[in-house]
Amino acid sequence: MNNYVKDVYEYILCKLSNHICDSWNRINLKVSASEIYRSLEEPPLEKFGEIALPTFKFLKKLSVDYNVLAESITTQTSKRKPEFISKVNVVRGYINFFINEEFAAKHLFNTVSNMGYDYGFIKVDKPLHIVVEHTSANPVHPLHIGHGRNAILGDVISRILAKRGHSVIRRFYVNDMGRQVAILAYGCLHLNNPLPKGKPDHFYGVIYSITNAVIEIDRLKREIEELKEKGRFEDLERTNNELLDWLNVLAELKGKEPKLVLELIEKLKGKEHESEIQKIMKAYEKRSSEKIVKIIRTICNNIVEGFKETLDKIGVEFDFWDWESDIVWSSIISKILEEARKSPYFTIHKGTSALDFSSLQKVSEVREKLKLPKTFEIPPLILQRSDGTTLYTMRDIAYSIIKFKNADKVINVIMSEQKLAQAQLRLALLALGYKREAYNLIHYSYEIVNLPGMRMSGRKGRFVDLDSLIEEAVSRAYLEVSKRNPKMDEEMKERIAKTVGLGAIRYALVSVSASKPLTFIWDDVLNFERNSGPYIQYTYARALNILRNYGKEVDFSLETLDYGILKKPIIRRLLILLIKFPKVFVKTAEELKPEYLAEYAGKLADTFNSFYTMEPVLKEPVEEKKRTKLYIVKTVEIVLKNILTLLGIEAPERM
RNA sequence: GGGCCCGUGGCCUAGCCUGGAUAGGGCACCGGCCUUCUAAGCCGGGGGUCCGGGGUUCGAAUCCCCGCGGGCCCGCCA
Repeated sequence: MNNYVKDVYEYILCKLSNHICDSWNRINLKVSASEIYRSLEEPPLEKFGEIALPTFKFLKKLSVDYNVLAESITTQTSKRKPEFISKVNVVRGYINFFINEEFAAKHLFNTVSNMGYDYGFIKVDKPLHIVVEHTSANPVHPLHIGHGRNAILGDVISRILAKRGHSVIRRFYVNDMGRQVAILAYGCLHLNNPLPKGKPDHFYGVIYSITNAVIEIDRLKREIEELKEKGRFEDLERTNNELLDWLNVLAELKGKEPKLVLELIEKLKGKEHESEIQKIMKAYEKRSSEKIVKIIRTICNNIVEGFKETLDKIGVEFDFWDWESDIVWSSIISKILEEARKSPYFTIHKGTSALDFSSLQKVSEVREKLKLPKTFEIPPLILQRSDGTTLYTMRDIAYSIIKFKNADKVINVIMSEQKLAQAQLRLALLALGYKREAYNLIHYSYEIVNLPGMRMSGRKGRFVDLDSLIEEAVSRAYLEVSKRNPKMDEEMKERIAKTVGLGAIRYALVSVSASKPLTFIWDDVLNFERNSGPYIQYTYARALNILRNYGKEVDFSLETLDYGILKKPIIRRLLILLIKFPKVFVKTAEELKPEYLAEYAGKLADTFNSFYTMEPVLKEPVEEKKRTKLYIVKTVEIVLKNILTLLGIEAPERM
């Protein structure tokens, strides 16, 4: 067979819809095949078969008795014997269908034999150029698990979209113009711009945290004085608590870096932090001080190198590293400001230029297309400070336009608390006449990662950094590997430990819906048992092991197979799962929900592991049965490998 | 004050958009299975007001309304 169907399950659903449609038409019931197709669902229990048609909505619509509907199908099915259905049963308002195993298996094996490791990767008809911007952490401290969630999500959706046939570009936005970078530079300047020791993001991260804490403490102390003077005691308690929290932060830092903390406290004493920081920011933006430009660029470059090292460890790569400063220093900002002034939505808000969305956001088409909150009033967007320097959103508008240069669609992977800002960005683009950009900018939002009982905070230096997480994951995996394979050589052990540790992290971060807040618990993230990355990897290694021991290539020739054993429940279950993989992939890619893949992989692994204990493959005495089983095993191996590839998890040769 | 997200056995989670049959899993707990392709596994067991209350429906974890609890956002911060 040279012809093959890429999606066997889909093929069966279509054929079945037509069959039902035809059966009903014969007794003059007019329902379209597509309406039937849409009603088909999966029964909750195995004894109900694989495909179910609830008849409830048709009873009313056709004003016909349930028995008439059911009987027409059972009669037609037994008369015409469609090859893809083996059984129909009618239960409590449902018409249930059992897929013919032989039909499914023949098509599946033929498809897999043709597609190999492309099985399941159904391509879109019209591939797009898609930009995925993700991670984009401020270059002031090491990446933590929050960034890890962002990076893994961004990376995985990029991989999925690419396999779906799109061309994907991954970009990292280096936010070097923000206040946080200025604070770090401020600290470094007072330490006489030290050379980084160790990993640069960690080195600078400490300086940043201390400097920031000192500044916050001084600010809060001043605020408390003012509140006391004004007699606003109701605000005093809150501010006091905030101060205490920052004092704790500083104490925590002092525990780790006593010398540095004391030095910075000493050097920053009595300084006007705020105006100094403003000066740094302005100097950097206007490039008025060569020294500042050089220092900030050097610091950020070093930190970005640190990011790259970390991201490289978890297999995350970027095509472009876009520096915010490059955008500001280019002519694009002034061009956009000019466009803004010509825009009908331009306004002067509190003495500076802004965009006013009050009329625009009332257009319901705009609300819908930009996915704005239904009734929320979006405030005017201020474009620049009164001193003429740019604001973040202004730079973000420019960056968005740049990202759209050769792209049909841009996906920003950004945490959910930026939802309003992202909605504002889309509105701004529309207001400036960038309609295509506004309508095709997608905010892929995810919830934050918390520590148990504590909010993770980069600014407060309270976080589990990715490097430690990776190290811990790999060392835990190493213990497991050596326990199980005491005789294995050291190099192999370490390689497997790395594969397993990283697999655990990736799977843990991607298997929970992005919309759910994630509480970071070491033992959960580094779980190596069921429902984990290592579990999927282990299952893969087991399947591969059978194929390795078999010693020959599985050729998928459809002669000399035993289709009878496909009736065994465990094998049947595997077969049905395997034909569903293309559908799962398409759904995952269309909805950008990698957790679907994780869930499917878990189910497939469970089923395969049961099969593994119940149905020995290589010891199967009957050659035809053995071949059939081997085809199933080979297909499982391919599907698991394909899923691991999509999730960016390495598929280990052995474990 | 307004907006967004989340709430499912002790803990974590799927299902919710697109209503359908006995709410799937995992961790932890209890009991079995390694002379047979890797026990990171398999088989079995106990444990549930799907946050609460109304409504729509033949039918609600799912849709609508009103609450409750948790998180986040509403800056000339980023």
